[in-house]
Amino acid sequence: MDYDITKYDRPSVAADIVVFTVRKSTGESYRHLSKPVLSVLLVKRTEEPFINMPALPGGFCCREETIEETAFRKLKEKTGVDSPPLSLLCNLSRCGRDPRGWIISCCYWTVIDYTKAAIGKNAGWYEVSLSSADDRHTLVLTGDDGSEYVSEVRLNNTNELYNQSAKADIPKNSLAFDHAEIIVNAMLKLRSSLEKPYAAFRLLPEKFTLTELQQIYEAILDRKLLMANFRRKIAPYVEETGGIEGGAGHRPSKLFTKKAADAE
Amino acid sequence: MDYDITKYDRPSVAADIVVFTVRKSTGESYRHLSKPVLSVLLVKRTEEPFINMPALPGGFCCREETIEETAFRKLKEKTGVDSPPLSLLCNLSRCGRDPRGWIISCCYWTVIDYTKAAIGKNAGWYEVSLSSADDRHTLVLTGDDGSEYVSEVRLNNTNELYNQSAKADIPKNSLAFDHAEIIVNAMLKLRSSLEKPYAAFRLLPEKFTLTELQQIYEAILDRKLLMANFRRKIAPYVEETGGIEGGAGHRPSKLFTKKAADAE
DNA sequence: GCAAAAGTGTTAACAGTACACCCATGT
DNA sequence: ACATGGGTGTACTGTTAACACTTTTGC
Repeated sequence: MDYDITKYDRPSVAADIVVFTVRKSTGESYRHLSKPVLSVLLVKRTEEPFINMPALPGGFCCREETIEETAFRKLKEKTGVDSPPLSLLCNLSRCGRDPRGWIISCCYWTVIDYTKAAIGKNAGWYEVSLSSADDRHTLVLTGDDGSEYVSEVRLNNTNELYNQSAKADIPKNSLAFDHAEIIVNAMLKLRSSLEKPYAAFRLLPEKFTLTELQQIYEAILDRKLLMANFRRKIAPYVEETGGIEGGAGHRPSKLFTKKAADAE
Repeated sequence: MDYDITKYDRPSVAADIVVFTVRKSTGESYRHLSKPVLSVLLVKRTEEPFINMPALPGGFCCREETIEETAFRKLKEKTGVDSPPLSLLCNLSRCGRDPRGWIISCCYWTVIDYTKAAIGKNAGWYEVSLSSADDRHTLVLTGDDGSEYVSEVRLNNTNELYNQSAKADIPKNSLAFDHAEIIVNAMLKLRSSLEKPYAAFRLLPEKFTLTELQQIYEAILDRKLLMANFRRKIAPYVEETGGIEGGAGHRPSKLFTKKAADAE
C-alpha cells in the first residue's frame, strides 16, 4: 500500500467512443416511407499503426480532466455535439493491443442526432449490420462510398469481460485495433437499452410520429415490430401534442413528445 | 493523432474491487434457521491518506498485466480466491479524488464464497445495509467488532455516470476515498444481476437446498420472498440431485444443483 | 375507388403475485 | 401431537404477441 506514484511505470489512458445514429436512407418516394439505417461514426486513421483503416473516435486523457471529459472533448472535435450522455462499455488493457506502447482504452457508447452533428474531416457514418449465432458475431460496416469492412467477433457468454485474445493479424478490410469487438458489444448494449425509449428520443426532434419512433427501434433491433404492440409498449413514455403531420399520400400522423413527468 | 506516449503526463491506474459474500449469521439453534447477511470485504488502511479507515481492496496496475489481472492479483492477496468472474462497475477519474496525485480507479464487483476464502491481515467482512429513497442512499457497514460506518450517497438517475463531485471532508466514521458510492452502485448492480441466479450459485456448494438459495436472494435484496413464487422463478436454472438433507426438526429438503444445460 | 399508412380492438399465452393448503420430520 | 419448515396448487393480475379490423388521406 506504500506507493510513490513517481516510482512506477504508468500507462497512457485513452477514451474511445462508439457513436450511433439512425439515418434516413436514400430512395424516398411517393407513398413509400424511407427505411432508416443504424450507423456508427468512424474516423479514417491518418497514421501508423493501421493507417487508412477506420477506427473509433477517441483520444488520450490529459491531466485535470476526467475520462468522460476526454470523451466529450473528442466528440466535440469530431461531431460538434456537446456532451451527450455517455454509457461505460468496457476497459481494454491487454498488453500489446496497441503497438505504440502501454495504452489502456476506456470505451463508452452514445447516440446522437446526425442532423445536428457537423462531422469533421476524415470522419464518416458507416452503416452497421450485425448477424449473430450464439457467441459468434459478424459485423459489416459500409461507408457512404460503398467500401465494406467485415469483422468476425467472438464474445464470451457473459459479455462482461473481454477475453482480449491476441490479434496476430487484423485483415486489411477490417477495423483498426480491437475496435470491431467494441462496436459489437456496444450494439448489444444499445439494443438492450431500448427496453426504455430514452436513447431513441435522442434521435428525434421535439415532436415526432410514433411511426418514426418505431422505425428507429426497427433499425436498431434489425427486425419488424407490430405496430399495435409497439404503441402499447411506449405509450407510458409519450404524450400527444395535438399537432398532426399531413401531406403524405395517406392518413396523417399525430405528433407526440416524450412525457416530461416520467423521470429519465 | 500524432502521439508520442513519452511526451505527455500519464495517470496511475488502479483496480478496486467490491467483493460481496453472504454469511450465515450467528444464533443458529434447533428448529430455527439462521439468517444469512450480505457482507462486503474491506481493508483497513495502514497509511495516509484516510489512515485507519476501511477501503475497498485494490491496487495499482503494472506493465504486462490487464486491469482485470491486477484485480485478480489483489484479490488473491486479500482472499486467497483465484480469478472469480469480475464485472465492470465504473471508472473514477475526477481530479483530486486521491490526494496522492493523478490516479484513475477502475472498479469491478464480484461475489465469492466466504467459506472458501482465507482473508488476509487488516481485511474483514462488513455487514452491508442499504436504505434508499429516490436517488438518495444511506449505506451502513458494520464490522465484526461492532464498529459502524455510515455514508450518505447520491447517485444520478441513470446510474451510468458518476457526478464525481468534490468531497471536501469525508467524515471519520465513513469510508476512505469515494468508496462508499462505489459500494452503493455495486449493490444496485448485484441486485439487478439476481434476475438470473448465477451470482447466487457462486455462494453455494455444489449441492444446495432451494431454501438456502432463497435466503441468499433475501439477504441481497433485503426483503422476504414467497417460497412458491421463488421456486417457479428459479426452476429453469436448477435440477434435482436425488439427495435429501435431513436431521432438522422438520421435513427434509431436496438437494439441487445448477442446471448444466442452461448456458451461463 | 384504391393504395398506403395510421390507428384500435380482441384474443390467447405467459409471467408475476398472493394466498391457501398439504407433507414430512424430530422432539 | 405439534411446531417447523418443505413443497404444491390455484386464482387473479398485468404484460406480451399475434392478428383482424377500421380510419384517413392523396392520387
